[in-house]
Amino acid sequence: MSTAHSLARAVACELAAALPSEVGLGADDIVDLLAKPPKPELGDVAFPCFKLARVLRKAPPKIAAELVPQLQDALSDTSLIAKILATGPYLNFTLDPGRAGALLLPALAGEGSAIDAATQDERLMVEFSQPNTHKALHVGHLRNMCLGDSLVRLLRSQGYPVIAANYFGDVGTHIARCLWWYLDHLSEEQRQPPADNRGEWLGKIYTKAAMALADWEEAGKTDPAAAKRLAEAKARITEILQRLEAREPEITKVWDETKKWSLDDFEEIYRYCDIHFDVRFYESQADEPGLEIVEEFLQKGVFEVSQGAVGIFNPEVKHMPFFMLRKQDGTSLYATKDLALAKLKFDGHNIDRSIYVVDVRQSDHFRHVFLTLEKMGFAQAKACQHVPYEMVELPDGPMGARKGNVVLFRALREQMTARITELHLEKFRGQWSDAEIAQAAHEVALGAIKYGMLARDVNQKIVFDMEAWLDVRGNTGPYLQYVHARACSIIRECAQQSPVVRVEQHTNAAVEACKGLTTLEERELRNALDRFVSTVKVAADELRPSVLCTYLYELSKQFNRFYLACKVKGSPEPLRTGRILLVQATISVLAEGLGLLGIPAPQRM
RNA sequence: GCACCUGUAGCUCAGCUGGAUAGAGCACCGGUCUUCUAAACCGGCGGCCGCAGGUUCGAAUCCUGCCAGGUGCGCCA
Repeated sequence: MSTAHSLARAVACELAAALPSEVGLGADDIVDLLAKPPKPELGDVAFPCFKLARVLRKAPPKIAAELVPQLQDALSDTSLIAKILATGPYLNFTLDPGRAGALLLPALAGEGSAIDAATQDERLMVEFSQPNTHKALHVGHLRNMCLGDSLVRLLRSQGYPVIAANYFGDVGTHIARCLWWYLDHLSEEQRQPPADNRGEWLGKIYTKAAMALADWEEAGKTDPAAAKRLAEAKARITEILQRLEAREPEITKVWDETKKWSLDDFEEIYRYCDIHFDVRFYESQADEPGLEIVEEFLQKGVFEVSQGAVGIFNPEVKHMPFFMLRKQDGTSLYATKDLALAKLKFDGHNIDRSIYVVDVRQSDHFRHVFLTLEKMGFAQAKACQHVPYEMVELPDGPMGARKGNVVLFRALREQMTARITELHLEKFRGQWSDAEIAQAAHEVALGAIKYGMLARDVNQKIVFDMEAWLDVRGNTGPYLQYVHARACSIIRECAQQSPVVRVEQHTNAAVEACKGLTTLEERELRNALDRFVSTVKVAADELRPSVLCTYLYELSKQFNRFYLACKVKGSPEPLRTGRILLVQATISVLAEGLGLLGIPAPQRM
């Protein structure tokens, strides 16, 4: 935290110098202790005296009361702290609006990032999305995409070199099932894909296959004919799978073609969502290398044979110590490929830390993977991290093809865009071009979807209720975007009235401009802005974008209060310039904060 | 059975490295647009923070036990 514009840090530095030496607290300790007073009337920054009680051997309220005159004497004339008030066990500081504003606001309002993190040496890879080809993307996949993408952005903001990686599931029984239905149950004509969204179209074929199998499974319990049909289907699927694994030319051609439909569709969706990958891995690449690894470490005695299968015994996972890596029939598993993938990451991309964004149900799996990699001798294994997140469900329970309640991504996108356009953008028709309206609808829809996916903490389930998601009032992405658009509008309007001058940090002009920012709304907005940089750091360190969501929502709420209470346009100078600084700082922080969530910040909406 | 997660307002959730009267959104009731975007703002209603113990000057927050729900647990991915 080397932020040259943090009010909290500046206050902490002053306190570290001014507090009696026996207290023994440095600026770093004090920054962590500083809090927000429950009511802004009390002050801008609070310092709790509980920690001093032990050293000074007095009751905290007494310490607070006694420190007031001491601090007042010790602080310089140019101190940021204008007023000190002891309230019970707390010292509450009110900052000098001119000096505080001049320190913080021009630095945020200016061009470039508000975060000045040093470049980190540790090279990271974040693996996320991992969709299966031949299946359609639904709202469940969306959570993973949004989370992974935001983590990439957050970690990069902290100076880490980050490789964003995807890992496509292009082999396995689900492919065989899809191709079974595609080849055996569709006519030549029915096998012709549509012009667009071919991946989704293919996914629906997979769903048909999965549902048919489930139905026959159910019916087969009582109906011998259905049981026979099921057995035949299973045999056929196994045959397809074996031919796929043997890379027989005829079936491989179908596989390549259909796979491309899925991949093209995924890429279109990633573009729409502004999600980017530096590296793309495929399960089909990890298949054989995985089996080679198994053989190698079986020879080395790290892996062992158990009931005909090969695996490793990890007693650290008490309830299920055996981790299978090769089936009895000699074929590979998900786990087998994960070992090969890890080797590919470590050796091929020279990374120090590998982050896996995968749902919480895989927690045991990844414990095993990391333990196994460690025993195989990979130094990076200790720095592997699984980011488990809870599932997305629907009001009637978990999504499932059998239940037929899957909400596909494209349906959500279309409904969201239509609703936003109809409710909020039609009023601009004629005034804006159709393309501009479509662009705004796209950006706001993305805001609603991504914020909805990120605002909840990772260990909470998300219950996806379409109607609730289409409501873009209150604590939603569009609320934050709206604040950004309104703030931009203020600047446009002000610039039309008279030039908006640029004010530099720490200058007399800045102090003069900020002197008048004394109302509750102005002070609270400024204080909220001051928390941005430290909040981003917490969100990145804890791999929790939801922390940033909560912050940005509070900031936005604060801005709306300011917006109503304090007119910018038409205010007398230098107050106008001061308020413009507040507005510009809010624009910068919101744009950067939303950017870290992968959400666009429209200039108008 | 074992492991992990969750339980806070009618609903959906913040807050959890202990600290000032427990906060939002939605829903419901009532106010605010001739001046910078009402996708907004303000007020009201609404809480044994799952239950019971313990630690502490102080517990929604830490510890223990219990209850309820979810998820995972060898040849699927």
